[in-house]
Amino acid sequence: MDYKKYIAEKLNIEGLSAEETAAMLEVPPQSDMGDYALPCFRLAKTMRKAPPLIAKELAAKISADGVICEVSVAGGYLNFKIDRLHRAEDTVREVLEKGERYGSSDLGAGKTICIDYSSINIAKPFHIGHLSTTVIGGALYKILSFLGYKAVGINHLGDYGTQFGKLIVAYKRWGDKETIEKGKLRELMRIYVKFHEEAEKHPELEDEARHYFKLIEDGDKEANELFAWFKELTLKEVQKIYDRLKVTFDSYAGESFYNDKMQPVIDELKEKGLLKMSDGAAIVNLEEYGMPPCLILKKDGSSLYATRDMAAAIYRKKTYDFYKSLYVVAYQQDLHFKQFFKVLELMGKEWAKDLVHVSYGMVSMEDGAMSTRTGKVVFLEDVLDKCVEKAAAIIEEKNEKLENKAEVARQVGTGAVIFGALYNNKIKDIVFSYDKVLNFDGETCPYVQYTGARCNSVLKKGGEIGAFRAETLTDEEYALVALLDNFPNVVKEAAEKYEPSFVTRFAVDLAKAYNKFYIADKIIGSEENVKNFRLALTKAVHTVLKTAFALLGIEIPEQM
RNA sequence: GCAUCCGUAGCGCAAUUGGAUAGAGUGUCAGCCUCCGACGCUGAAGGUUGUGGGUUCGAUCCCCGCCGGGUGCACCA
Repeated sequence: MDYKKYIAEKLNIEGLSAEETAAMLEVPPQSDMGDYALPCFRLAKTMRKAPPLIAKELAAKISADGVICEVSVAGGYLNFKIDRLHRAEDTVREVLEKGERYGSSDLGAGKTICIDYSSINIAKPFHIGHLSTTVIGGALYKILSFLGYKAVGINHLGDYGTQFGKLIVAYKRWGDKETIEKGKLRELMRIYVKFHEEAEKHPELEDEARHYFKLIEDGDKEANELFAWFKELTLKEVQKIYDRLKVTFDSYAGESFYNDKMQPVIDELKEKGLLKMSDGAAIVNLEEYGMPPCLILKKDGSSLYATRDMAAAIYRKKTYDFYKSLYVVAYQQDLHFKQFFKVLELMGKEWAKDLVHVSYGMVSMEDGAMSTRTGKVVFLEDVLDKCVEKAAAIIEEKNEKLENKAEVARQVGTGAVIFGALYNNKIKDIVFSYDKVLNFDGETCPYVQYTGARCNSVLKKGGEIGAFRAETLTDEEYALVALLDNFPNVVKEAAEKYEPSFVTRFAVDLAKAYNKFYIADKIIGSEENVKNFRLALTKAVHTVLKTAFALLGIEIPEQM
């Protein structure tokens, strides 16, 4: 139940709606102060009274009922204690009733949100640099869907550019069909790297590459067949990774898709007098807004990144009529997004305000940046495999009699990789190291999974959950109740801030609280009513842990 | 140089959009399995929130300066 709203309605503060009052309520830092608090300092200005006096007057308006059991004034704070038994029963019942839908809502009903994420390049390996965008986007997709939005997942493929000319040259010189079918993206990368090495010594290779790229554009049969083959090969390979990460897409419209959709944008820019010539290139001047100019056309008349992104934004608005359109792209491109958002605004697209760059930190390696050109990359596939291997080794050591060992190792190992990318605020940089992802100690994915398995074990041993009433509550039990009650808010905030880590942190907090409870309070073997309540609580925790992790794309094994 | 982001315990991080005594983890040290799963739990130690000002009843959070670091800034995406 929404206690904030309940309190707000009771308070009925003059000049404030119940929603506004509810938004002012917060949870005190120590639980003995109360369950909710209203800081009265902000009211002091409009009410022209000292905060403690306001608190005192408001307190007089509220009398204890079956829900609020105590109201107290502490300085400028008005503290509320909720009837814990009421909250416990109410919350646990609600979770059990709603099951895996607990925390969901229809908040976004009728609204579409486009999410551009992962956006891999054709013929290039899926490396750890793609991990963040893929799992952040994937989690946002699930979180927004959970809240009733219609999410549209878009994989804006990098399927256009001279690199494909390079690849054809490389293939003709050093590649062969059989080896590539076998070695897949790694083999394509090998010949791509070789191209760059050779081009150092023989610059004429670059011209040849440009020539082949032109052939692709001109519709040359052989060049396009090769290109289509590269594309097919890539998508097939990459799909395996997406399946492992539980990430899905609704559209794969990439760069090449917008080739014929840029000219109207350029025409419109001209028409609106926004396009200026500068050093032979066509630009939109953004000096007025404190930004360098946005490049629209090169000297040779060909289009650029920003042009394509504008065409894509316009296409998406037309096709999906989005409420918001998100771009899950690393912060290196902050300026680029600011620029083309601004240009669209200048074009009079009022919906430009609904475009959001969901910026996140970059992944680097301990010895510097990654580069496909030099072949200095860590394949995501290898990371996943190594983590699964490590998980298998730990299972062998700690629980060798476990059934489905391989399946559990897959769940634990894969989860650890996703968890690692979604644990911290997304803006934080990540320095990749195998030691860190393979470290399973402390507040980690296996900790939460272990807790889930522990719940499952208790439930199995405890048998059927009979009728219960919350008659007494330990601090540990109440801490769990408060967390469970707050889960819907956590999901909402994660969606508002586009921050999946809120959900990850919540799962860890809930697991921690359950383990404390488990050690402190006996479940099976307690008096019947207490046992039933604690089993119900366990079931609720298990359910919410699974839901939270499912929103991130992580599974919780039944046993581990 | 200009713009922008970041700086919190030895380390990597959190902090309810400006709120009450800044929190967990890891590492170190000391404990807990004849009792529902020890991949668990308890305790100790660890802080001038980079720094100097300002705004405010109140600042880790907002503003200004400085220091340190990341990223971006014209025909790549």
